[in-house]
Amino acid sequence: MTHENTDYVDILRTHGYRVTMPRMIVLDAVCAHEGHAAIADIQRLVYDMDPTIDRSTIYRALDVLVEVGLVVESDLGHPGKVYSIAGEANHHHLVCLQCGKVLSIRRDVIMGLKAQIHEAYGFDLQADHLTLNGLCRDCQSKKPPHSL
Amino acid sequence: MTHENTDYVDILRTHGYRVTMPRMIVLDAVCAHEGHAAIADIQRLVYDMDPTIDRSTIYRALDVLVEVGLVVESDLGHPGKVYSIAGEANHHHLVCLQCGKVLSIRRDVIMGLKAQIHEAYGFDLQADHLTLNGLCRDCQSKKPPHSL
DNA sequence: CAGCTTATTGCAAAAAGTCGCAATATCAGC
DNA sequence: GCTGATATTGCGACTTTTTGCAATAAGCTG
Repeated sequence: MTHENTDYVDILRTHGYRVTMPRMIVLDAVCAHEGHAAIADIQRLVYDMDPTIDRSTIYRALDVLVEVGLVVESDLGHPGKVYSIAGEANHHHLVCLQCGKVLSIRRDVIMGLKAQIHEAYGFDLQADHLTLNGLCRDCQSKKPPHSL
Repeated sequence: MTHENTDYVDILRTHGYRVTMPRMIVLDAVCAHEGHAAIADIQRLVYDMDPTIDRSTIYRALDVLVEVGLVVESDLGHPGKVYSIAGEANHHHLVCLQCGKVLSIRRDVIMGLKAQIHEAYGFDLQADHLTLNGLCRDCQSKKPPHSL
């Protein structure tokens, strides 16, 4: 996935951040990885492009990229977080608490909720990339329904 | 001590877990702490009750308590997760990404979403305690480019 | 495009979280 | 109540993530 069409330079600047080599390389790494990239994936890709970039710099770059909305961070349950490009992140995740399976659902599924919350609380839900937990179809049938 | 709620013994057993001292003490610690308890809070409270309980045991106990639904885990943005008692968690959280404010919303707000997801994907959404991010009313109007 | 201001980096060290394993404690069955 | 099977603990070692700080580089100004 490329991000050539995105004005990530402007996005960083308007948020008051500087455009630096490490940040662009980290962004490239997230782009280069299909689907969800774990930290280990990103670190490896970044290292291939520039071995001098430090681990801590990668963490900090990811934080910045997430904050400005270029990258999306998800906690899928298992240790460590995963990252994906915000552009292709117009979907949300259903993570099964039992088997760990990850389903992707269409973005508009939560649009009703977003509107509802905004009306009732004046809160503008960030609807980019949510992670919702529960039980997938298979695990529901395996484990008899115990009140959750 | 929350002897008022004797359900936790049954709940643990029904899920195939044993009822142990460390787990009860960790549960007590989460109970004892008003609102959201950070790991550091829990560790301190647990230590006060029993200094021999290990760090790793606390982490593992929290995992179990979260899995059986007695305790609720939230990622509020800043490093580390926070925990709260599920009993008081007939609500969900809206966390402002800008100012960190935490709003509680009523549980039934997401019931429509739950039904919708179940119909479309057969996924049983765990609707106990969601943490949703976004911008609160104040920060929407302010929207300063860069700060925390 | 040189100089200035300040955000950002790399490093090193600390803190937070995870994991394997022997010892221990829970609980079912007697 | 004992006893045995086994889930759980505490420990230590390990990996992952965060943080403070001096050196560096980005981006403004003229």
